[in-house]
This record gives sequence, structure tokens and C-alpha cells, in this order.
Amino acid sequence: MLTFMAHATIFPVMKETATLSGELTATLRDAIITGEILQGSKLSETKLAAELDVSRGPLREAIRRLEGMNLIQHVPQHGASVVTLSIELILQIYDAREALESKAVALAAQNMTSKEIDQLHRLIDAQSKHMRENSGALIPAESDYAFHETVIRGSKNKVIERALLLELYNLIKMFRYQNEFARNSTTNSLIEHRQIVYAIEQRDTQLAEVTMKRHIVHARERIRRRMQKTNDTKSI
Amino acid sequence: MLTFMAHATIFPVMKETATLSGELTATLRDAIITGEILQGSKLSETKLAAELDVSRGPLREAIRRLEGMNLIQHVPQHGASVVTLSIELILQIYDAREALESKAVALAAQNMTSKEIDQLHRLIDAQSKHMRENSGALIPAESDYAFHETVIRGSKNKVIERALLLELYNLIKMFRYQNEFARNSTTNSLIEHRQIVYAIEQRDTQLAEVTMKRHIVHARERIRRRMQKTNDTKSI
DNA sequence: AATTCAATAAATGTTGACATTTATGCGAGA
DNA sequence: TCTCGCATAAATGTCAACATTTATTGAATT
Repeated sequence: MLTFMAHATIFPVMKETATLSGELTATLRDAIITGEILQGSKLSETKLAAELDVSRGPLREAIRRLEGMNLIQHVPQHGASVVTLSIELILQIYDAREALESKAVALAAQNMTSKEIDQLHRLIDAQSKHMRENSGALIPAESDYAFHETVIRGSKNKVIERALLLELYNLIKMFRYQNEFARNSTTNSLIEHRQIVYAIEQRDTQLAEVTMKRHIVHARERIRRRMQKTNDTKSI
Repeated sequence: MLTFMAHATIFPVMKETATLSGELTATLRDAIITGEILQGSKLSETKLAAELDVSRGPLREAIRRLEGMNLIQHVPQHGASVVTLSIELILQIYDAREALESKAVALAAQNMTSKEIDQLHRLIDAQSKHMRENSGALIPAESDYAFHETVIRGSKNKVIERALLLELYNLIKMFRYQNEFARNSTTNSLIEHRQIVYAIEQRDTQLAEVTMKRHIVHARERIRRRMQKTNDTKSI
């Protein structure tokens, strides 16, 4: 028996709540991200519809949309199942993210308004304060997302924005939410965030790009090392 | 009255033909790409279902999928309409493509098998032969797509592959199909293709990346200049 | 003449039933 | 005991009717 909705407020959502199928999309998305619906598990339309007390029509539409978000895979005449976050897939996601987000920050360095840059400062200051007050505490994932999302939107490129926020970040959130070691940012992250904001402020597209690229490569490397270790342990 | 299906064989399709909604997805996609359904036009579920002689259920699913391919925009309680390829959007698409495909070719330089590289040679040789025999003729778009698709698949990165082939290239095909000046490649394209293959062959990831980036930037610049000119003429 | 409001028409959203395909399980036969 | 195949069950795919929201039209009022 699934409860859902429990985490509905955790992820600042789209406004697609006007319609039932939109509501279902958000509900299922959060259930998948949090792991309430397990990776790789099959989504039976009949059962899900019964549990959620809706008809299969809107449910199928929600599934189609989640398919477009890379959260669900669908085989005709067979059914839909939740994506499995293999180490290979995660690393591929981070490679795609590296390419897109380093371009995004280069564009952001060109296109962000000073107001938006102020917002970046506020976010960083909050992160800084958080670390000072809880000595040695790491940056919570939510704060990290807020920073990256602001940069991405600052690119003013709707295509990159969509690819990152709608199709990659859900997967990244899913991974981090379900892997404790990845749930918070490292101590270095704040420093790297500062460097990124500095580059944007200077309107230095190349510096911004390189800095962001390094920031993401570092994150990818941490994951790779950690997952490698996990795999080693498992295979003993 | 729409005929559809007429161009069904033009675009080498997915196998999603097993189901009616999959068939509809392919049909509508091609109709949108070719311009048979005009940019910005509203897709009335009722009318379309009547014209295609199907019920609205599978049609709605097809529309949701095309939404995921960036070909259709959907407003709840209002309806779906075909995307409009403004000059701004096209340039944004090419910025995203530049980021993703330059990363793809870097990965391809690492991961492509010698068999796959042979395939690249065959494609280039065909292009070369085509230009020699029809003196001064340009590379047809289909041949150009085949080259880029082979490189992208050579990256072995499913995430980048999906983003490019499923979410960006349909839009690019749509743009090129509906703009005569962009329908074929330039004379330089073949040279640049050769450079890309050379870099892949040498397993030189950096050279591959830089070369591909320049190749795409050139294409973007051609479009920018041409569309700028068009806009100028219009505004006189 | 322009605007507003109400009534009507039409579109999207949702539902439950039906059709077809796929999966399950049991019994027969080797 | 294992395998094959048929019968049954269950799931996905499709359809048509219903509900609700949005768009349109025209008359009334300012």
C-alpha cells in the first residue's frame, strides 16, 4: 500500500496541478525520486489506478510524461517500469550535465541581470551562514539545487533549461535522495560556487564555463570513486 | 484535409509502430517536421481524431509524447499547438547542440569501435563521391544526419544520445526541411567531417571536441546571418 | 458603437467498458 | 522430472460516452 503525497512539499513543483493527470505526474515523480516506488519496479496500470483511486486514462498520460522525463521506461504491449540508476547511467547523466551546464553558465555570464546575480549572492551567503553556524555542516541538497537552478535559468536558454531541469535534475535528485553519501554537498562546493558567481559577475564566459565544468567533474569523480568502492565491497 | 503518411518513409523511424498511439506519434511527427501541419497551429483533438479516424485516447498519448520531443506545446485546459521555430529558438537549439554534440564526439573518440569508424569513412566517401559526380552539389541533409547520428551513437552515452536524437534533431530536421537555404550542407561541411573522423581515429578527444564545436558553430553562424538578413528585408 | 453578460456551442478532461495481447498455471506427453 | 501446449487469467491498448471547463455568439445595456 502506497501513501504518496507524503513528500509532496519537499520538491518545489511545477504548477501542473490544474488537472488530474498533472497531479498524478507530480505525485508519481516524487514517489519515484524518494524511492517510495523502487527503482526497476514495474508500474501496473491496473493496480496503481486502484491504489490511487483514479481511472487509467490520466494515469497513462502521467506515465507518458514521466517517460519524457527519463524517470520511466516503457515497452509497448508490456508496460512501464521505473528507471534503474546503475553506476553507468549516473556517470552518463553527469557527462551530459557537464556539457549542458557549463554551456548554461557561459550563457548566464552573458545574460544574467544584476538582480539575478544578487540572488546568487544571497544563496551563497545563506550557505556560508549555514556552514558557520552548524560548524562543519555540509550544504543541504535543496540549497545546492537552488543555486544551480538559478544559474541555469540565468542562461535564458529554454532548450538547455528544459533539458537540465526537466530531464536530468530529476534523475540527479533521485540519485542523491536515495544515496546518503551524495545527499549533501562537500566543503569544497561553497568555494566553487563562489568562483562561479565571481566569473558570472565579471561577465567572463570562459572562466565561468571552466569553473562550472570543474565543479561538475569533481562531483562526478566523487560519485565514481564512491560507487567503485561500493562495488568492490559487494564483490568480495 | 490532411493526407499525412505521404512522407512516412522519408524519416528513418523508430519501431514504435506496434501500437496505434506509436503509429500516430510517428505520423504526426513527420507531418510536423515537413510542415504539413503548420508551425504554431493548434491541434484540435476532436478534429484530428476525426480526420485520422481514430479515437482520442491514442491521439492524446501521441501528443504527450511529441510534447516530450519538444515538437508540441501543451497548455492544460486549453490544448496543444505545434512549436514555432523562431530565430531565437533555433539559435538556442544550436547552442544546446553545440554543448551536447561536442561532448558526444569526445566520448566517441574514446568509445567508438573500429567497425563504427569504418562506417564513418563509408559515409564520408559517399558524400565525397556525390560531390564529385554532381559537380559542386551540396551534401543532402539525409547524408549529413547519418554522419552525425553515427558519431552520436558512437559516444555510447544513452542520455546524450536521447537528448540529441530524440529532443533536438527533430527540431533541427523540421527547421532545415522548411527552410530551403538550410536544406543541404555547405562545401566546407565535408572537410569538417573529415577532420572530425580524423580526430576520432586518432582517439584525440580534445581535437574531436574542438572540431565538432567549430563545425556546429559555423552552422549556427550561417543560420544567424541568413535569418538576420531575412528579418532585415522583412522589416524594410 | 462599444461593452458586458448570459446562453449556447465546442473543446479538453475523465471515466468505465470492451478488445487484444501477453503472462500464468495446469495437465498431458515424452 | 522436464517440456510443451492449451486454457485461463490478467495486463495493456482502444473506444465511446459523460463531465467539466473554455470559447463563442448574440442580445441587452450604457
